Amino acid sequence: MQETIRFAWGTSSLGNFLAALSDKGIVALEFGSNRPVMEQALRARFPEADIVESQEDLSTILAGLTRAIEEPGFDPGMPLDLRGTSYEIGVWEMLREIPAGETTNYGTFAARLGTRDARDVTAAIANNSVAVLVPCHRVIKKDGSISGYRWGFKRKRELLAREQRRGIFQLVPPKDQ
DNA sequence: GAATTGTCACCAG
DNA sequence: CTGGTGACAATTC
Repeated sequence: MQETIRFAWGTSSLGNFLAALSDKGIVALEFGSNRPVMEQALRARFPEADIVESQEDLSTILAGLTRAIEEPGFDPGMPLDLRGTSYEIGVWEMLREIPAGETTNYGTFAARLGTRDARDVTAAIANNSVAVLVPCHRVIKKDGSISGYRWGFKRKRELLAREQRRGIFQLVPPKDQ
């Protein structure tokens, strides 16, 4: 059966983003500026689906998402439609339990999941296509340094800085690179 | 800091 | 089943 994916473009202080929703929930929230490329990627990801742009219909959703980006910790209360292997989904669900302003490292995360290796966690997280709402940016390396980020580690650093700015006073300033 | 190596579950083919 | 693969971690110049 043919499913429909609606998408729209949004802007935030972190850059432009693409939001995509199935009829079940959000399937993607990706940063990027090259719209044709991103749209194509979306179509490639859902080759069977009917991909339609509905900028107007999604305006409310866009507003909620934008706020979630600008105000870390704000939960727009939108359903997510996570697509991935069972392992990935498990990781993503756990990510969503990390409170704003806190960080974990891949190793601890792996331990909580069982005996799995830290690198499996990274693999799963890296496959997450819903930025911010699945706070993949709250996972950093064990030594405290910020590791890679799917949408550029500048964004990751900015997101972390904001979250920590709101609640936690002392904080190790991120190293400049 | 930067470069090097160990290591291992996951998943596509 | 097998092999390639890391958004790591620990160790070493």
